[in-house]
Amino acid sequence: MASRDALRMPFDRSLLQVSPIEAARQVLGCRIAVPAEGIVATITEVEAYGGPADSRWPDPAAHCYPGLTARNRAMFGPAGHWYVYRSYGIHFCLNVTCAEDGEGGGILIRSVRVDSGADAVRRRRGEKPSESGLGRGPGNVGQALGIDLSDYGHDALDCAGRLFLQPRESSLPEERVRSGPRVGVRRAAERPWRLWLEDDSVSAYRKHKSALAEF
DNA sequence: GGTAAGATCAGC
DNA sequence: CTGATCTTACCT
Repeated sequence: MASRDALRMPFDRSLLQVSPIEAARQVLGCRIAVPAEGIVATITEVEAYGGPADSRWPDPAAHCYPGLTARNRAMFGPAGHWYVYRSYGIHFCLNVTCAEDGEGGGILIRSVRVDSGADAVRRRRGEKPSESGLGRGPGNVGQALGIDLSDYGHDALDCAGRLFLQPRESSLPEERVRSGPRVGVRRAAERPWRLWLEDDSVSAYRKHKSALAEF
């Protein structure tokens, strides 16, 4: 009898060669596996980020907005790779790249539900967080999955990688999908490019201290 | 070369 | 509300 894993297909890269908001929908509800640590986590909250002013999806809030730089180069490469950045000098945040090769775009993984490997996650997160809080918030996702810059740019669809994206085993539960403004961004603050699964534990919405309306 | 803000979080 | 902590972007 074939195991579940043997039957599982790799994630189809073409699903991510689309606009950030469409790619965000493809990634929501999928799983991230870290096989060496026995960790499997379901993605419960994401945010879409676009590209420079002259791109198909101009996004003043995105790291891609200034154009290609050393930091954001992964997001200008092919879809389905990890883009990792250091946030506030402290946290490592995880994104999946999207759009066509040469275009800037990414999906920030804001929250995950830890399905297995909670013991491994707690070695980094400690005993304080509740079970539902283990992967709530982008900084905590990074710590839960042990993300750092050594993951930068790696193929997120490679099942032999340290961590990789798995396709959903069933279709996205549309009735549970919610959307709203992205958290903590100053520019394009009204754009509803944050998606999450209702009834799962996700991060709290926080308006940027001086959020600007889009114009 | 200096500096302020930032796709955050935990602890008062 | 604030401090932690450091990279990036932008100014002189």
